[in-house]
Amino acid sequence: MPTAPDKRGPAPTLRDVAARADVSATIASRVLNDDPSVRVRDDTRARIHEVAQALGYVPNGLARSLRKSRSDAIGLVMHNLASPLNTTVLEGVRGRCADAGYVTLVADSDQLTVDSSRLRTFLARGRLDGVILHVGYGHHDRLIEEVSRHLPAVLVNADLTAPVPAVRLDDTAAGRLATSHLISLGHTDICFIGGPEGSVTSLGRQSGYEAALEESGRQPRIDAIRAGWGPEDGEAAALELLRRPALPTAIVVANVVTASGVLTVLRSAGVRVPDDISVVAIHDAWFAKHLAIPLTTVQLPLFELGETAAGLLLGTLAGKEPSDRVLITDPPPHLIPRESTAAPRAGAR
Amino acid sequence: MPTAPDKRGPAPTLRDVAARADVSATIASRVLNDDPSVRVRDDTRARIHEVAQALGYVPNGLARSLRKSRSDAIGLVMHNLASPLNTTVLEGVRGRCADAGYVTLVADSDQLTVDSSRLRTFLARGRLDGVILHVGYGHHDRLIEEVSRHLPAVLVNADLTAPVPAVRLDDTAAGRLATSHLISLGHTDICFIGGPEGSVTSLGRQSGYEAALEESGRQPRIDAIRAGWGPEDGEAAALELLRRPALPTAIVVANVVTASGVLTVLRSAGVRVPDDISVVAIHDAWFAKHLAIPLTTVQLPLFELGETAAGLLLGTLAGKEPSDRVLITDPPPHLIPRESTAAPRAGAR
DNA sequence: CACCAGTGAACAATCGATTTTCCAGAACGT
DNA sequence: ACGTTCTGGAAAATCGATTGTTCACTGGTG
Repeated sequence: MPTAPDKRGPAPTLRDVAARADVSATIASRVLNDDPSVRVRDDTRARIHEVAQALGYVPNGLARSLRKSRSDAIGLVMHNLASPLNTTVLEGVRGRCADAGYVTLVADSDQLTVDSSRLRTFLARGRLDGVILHVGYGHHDRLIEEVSRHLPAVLVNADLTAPVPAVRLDDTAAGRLATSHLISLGHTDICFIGGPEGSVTSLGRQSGYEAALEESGRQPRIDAIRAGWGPEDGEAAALELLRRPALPTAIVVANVVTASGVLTVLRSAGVRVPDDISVVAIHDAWFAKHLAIPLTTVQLPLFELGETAAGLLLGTLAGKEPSDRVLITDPPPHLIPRESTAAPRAGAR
Repeated sequence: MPTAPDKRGPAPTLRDVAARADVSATIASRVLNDDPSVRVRDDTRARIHEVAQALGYVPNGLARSLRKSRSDAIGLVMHNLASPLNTTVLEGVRGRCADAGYVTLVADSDQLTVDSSRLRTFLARGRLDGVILHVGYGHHDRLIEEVSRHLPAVLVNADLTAPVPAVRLDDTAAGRLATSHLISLGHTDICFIGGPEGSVTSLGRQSGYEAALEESGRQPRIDAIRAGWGPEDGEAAALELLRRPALPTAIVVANVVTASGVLTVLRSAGVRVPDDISVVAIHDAWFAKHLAIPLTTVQLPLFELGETAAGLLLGTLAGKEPSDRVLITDPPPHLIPRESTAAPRAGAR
């Protein structure tokens, strides 16, 4: 193992390597980058590699990027990193980018929205080749516009009014699958607990819910509550439900995190799941089986969502003409039955 | 609102601004950076700002960083981003860095370990001013060494043998608090379910557990099981416990995620918590109250852990001499009582 | 002997901003 | 009239790597 160069003191540059190997920087650069268009003697080539190794030479990414005007870095603007659902998307993005030799810079959409100087720092030209925006619902139009004005961008699960390529999950199919699972168990009185107002993903899931009900044909009642994406939103929605004179026999919750809150409130109210009421949620996550009751879920390909978004962006950077919208249908939504769903009790109303 | 410059076509450079404002690049740079050491007429100054605004000038971060040889970016190498505990640390790091005008680059420790070319890309000189390493337990010595050879680094919750400044939580105090909570409820037969072998955080929590038992003086039995950090590790540990002829009356679990699995297995085995057995876990998280039973936890300042690590690194970058180790004692570990702990049943053995 | 091709490598421009050094003209004092 | 001090600003070097162009040899040919 070669002696480690001291951390203090300037790091060796290409010129240092060139000087020690007694060649020009040109040759050193070309040899170290395996430029096929250059002819060098084998011993020269070997000497250069040796010196680079001995000196512990690492090329300066800044200088290289500046010259080539590409940084091999993409930005990921994400809202609510605390949600495991979102980190799954992040992993997908990161995986694909890493495979392509790109590094990923993560920023928080709220911080960026609040403080425009941070947006500046983040966007500082040259640092990023492109951006993936996963900013949740609403109020981020200016951010999207600002970013996409400067850089190639791809939207994830966001509003489609923006003139920016977007990638989405098949929310409608997910909503439909969750609902038809309940219908096939015999439920007809099914409530939908959605996400926040204006969320396109929630609306998509709700339209799947409605479609499934309509297709079932048994005079179903459409019954949707608007909530939010957090566990406390689920708690609030469940409390609202409990204030009604009669409960539905089943609930579709648009999000597994929200559903956590729903289950906990039902438990403390003495409502038994699935005996008194069935619950199914959209999205799977590690904690679904550890909740108040192991929760039946519809798994959506979040990792692939991230991968696809990254792939789209990388394709654009490589010069391909991007499709405007991509709907991820493979793999399709997948039902994971656990203990929170069952047939309605005979005689339940 | 000024017309947006087209995304296509080269972005304006400082020279473009200077030319349009009829000054030299020197002056343009100084004016736009508010350099106090330069004297310019007010109208010149105004003109430069106007032109920059009109052109939508954004300085090139690469060029600037290259010249100043600092990138205002720090790297965060993190293992298991899927854990909400770790994303909390991440948020702390990011918050502190953003306040100081730094952006954060996130990488996955496993990927970096597996593929050294990715390590190269990540470290590419100049791109990063420093690195925070939150790599979990074991097997990352080479990574730590490699990184810290090139850049100022700070370790989070990691092994202390490395000659690198490190920040840790007060694991001992947390283990002690969890255990003495159980002792004060009247438990004497308390089992400890730890993390993976070689994890310093787990060892710290265990030593707190042992200390509390010893201090209680009532001839306690020390009884530790080694598990891991995942929910499935908790499941395995609980199954092991169930194979015993007799259960302890209480369990301290070193991690709330692991505890999720423990609770779920106990539930499906028909063991009632807290009637038959009490469970307390270290670390709080949003899902703790939504588990099979709302879980009593010991909250540790994870966000502050991230902030402190970032602060230490930023201090080093600012030229301060770093302390070797920092133990975070403020805020101290905090018990959050929920429903999973109670006094042992009279007559329980 | 002059010419040409091929080999192996160096020169110099460039990416875009920062920064050290330097300078022309105006104002001022004696 | 002459040196001095401000004012306002420009020239050029620099950060480190990449890359299109050019150049000095050597050996073989006509």
